[in-house]
Amino acid sequence: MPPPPQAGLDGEPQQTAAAAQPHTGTGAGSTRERILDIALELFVEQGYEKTSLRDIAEQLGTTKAALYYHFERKQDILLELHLRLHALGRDAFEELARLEDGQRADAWPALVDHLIDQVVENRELILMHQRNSNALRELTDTERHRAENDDIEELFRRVLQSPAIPLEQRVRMTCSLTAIVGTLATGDAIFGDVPIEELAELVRVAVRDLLRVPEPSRATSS
Amino acid sequence: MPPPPQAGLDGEPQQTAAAAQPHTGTGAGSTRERILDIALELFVEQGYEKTSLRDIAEQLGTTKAALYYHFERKQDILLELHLRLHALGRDAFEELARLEDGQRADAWPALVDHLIDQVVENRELILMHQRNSNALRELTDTERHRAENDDIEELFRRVLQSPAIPLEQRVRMTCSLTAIVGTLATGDAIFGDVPIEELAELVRVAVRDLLRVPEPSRATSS
DNA sequence: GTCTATATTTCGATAGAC
DNA sequence: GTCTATCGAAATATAGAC
Repeated sequence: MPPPPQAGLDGEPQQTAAAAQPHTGTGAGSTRERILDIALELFVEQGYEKTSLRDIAEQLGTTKAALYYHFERKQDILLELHLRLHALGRDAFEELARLEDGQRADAWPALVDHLIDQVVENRELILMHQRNSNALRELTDTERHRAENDDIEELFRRVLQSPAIPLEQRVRMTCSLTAIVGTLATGDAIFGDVPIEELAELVRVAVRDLLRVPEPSRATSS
Repeated sequence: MPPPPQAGLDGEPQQTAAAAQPHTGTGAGSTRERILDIALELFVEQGYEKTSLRDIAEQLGTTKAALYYHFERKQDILLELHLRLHALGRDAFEELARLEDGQRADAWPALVDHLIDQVVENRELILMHQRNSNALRELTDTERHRAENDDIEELFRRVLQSPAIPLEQRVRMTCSLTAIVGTLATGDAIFGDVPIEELAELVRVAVRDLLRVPEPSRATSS
């Protein structure tokens, strides 16, 4: 039974396409990148599920259907943002591998320093990650291809589970990571008036105590 | 134009109601409480948005419509779970108020001890909170009535913003909170084989270093 | 208190013109 | 590459019998 071919309304109002701005063809600020930037912002503000493709298209100044030229599915947008996060951790990858291999826990502080910088520079991406952990999880369920030995979280987990490192130290490492991410990424609500660099430095010093890193003028009494 | 009153299918298959178990009438294990317990579990596993009322009803052994006798809207289930979390923090409320009032940062370690216990005892509730922060946020937007001066998070924020406490100390406090919640609530994936009490004790000791709490056998060299 | 059946809405995704 | 128009599949919520 075909539905009434009545034109005009669908319950889903199509935009009048009034705010279409011109844009460069293909480059760093390509439409694809703009979609990702807008999606990142909306996913942080409203969450992945509550952000409809219509929301994204509206801010972009186009229509829902146009998005499907750039991304096959909505999930692919989220996947692409997830890959941005992975790209970030690539640098830390070698250090992590060294840790996993040589088991030298003294390399950890350097890694922490690096991590703090990256969290500061990519707060929005981190926020997106922790506010949409559920949506991201079912992403890796679908696309297990890339996200198995590839996932940064999985990599961290493997290091933090390494039996060669004493449990106490591993707990301190985990506390460091959660403190860094939690304080620097979500910190805006609390330390909004403090420059982020100052905040990062304070976290750096605090975490040093957490990891029991001996400072120059401090005796290492067991 | 009325739709065809065709019976049978709606695209939404109704359950055959085969697994209806008997239950006590009204008490601690009432239907309402069972709904909340099931919802808590599902919200942690799948997230709030991905958990349909049909999912909850299925596990309960009833139908979707039955849930509406106990809760007017889906959001009310989430709200009730949020209130459970608030009830937890009520105990810590007085200590927090003392901190806010007297500004004595030395009361903080005791509060941390209390917090660790509560996080351990209510991991699932904490997990639900941090995995559904988006859904919870739009909850407080709607029901601003209860959740203004009432919110635990807001209370913590106020303390952590208190200008009477040095910035460095406030950062260390924030790191402590995020480390405790992050490590103990999410820790299952990493420290699944370690007894939670042992883990809690290790976190307790580590956080003590983070807060620079002088231990008995340790000199306080600035 | 729980059921069946249906209303209502919104969303992701597609088809085909331009 | 973007548009209009529409499909089909969910989901929330309601109505009314039992």
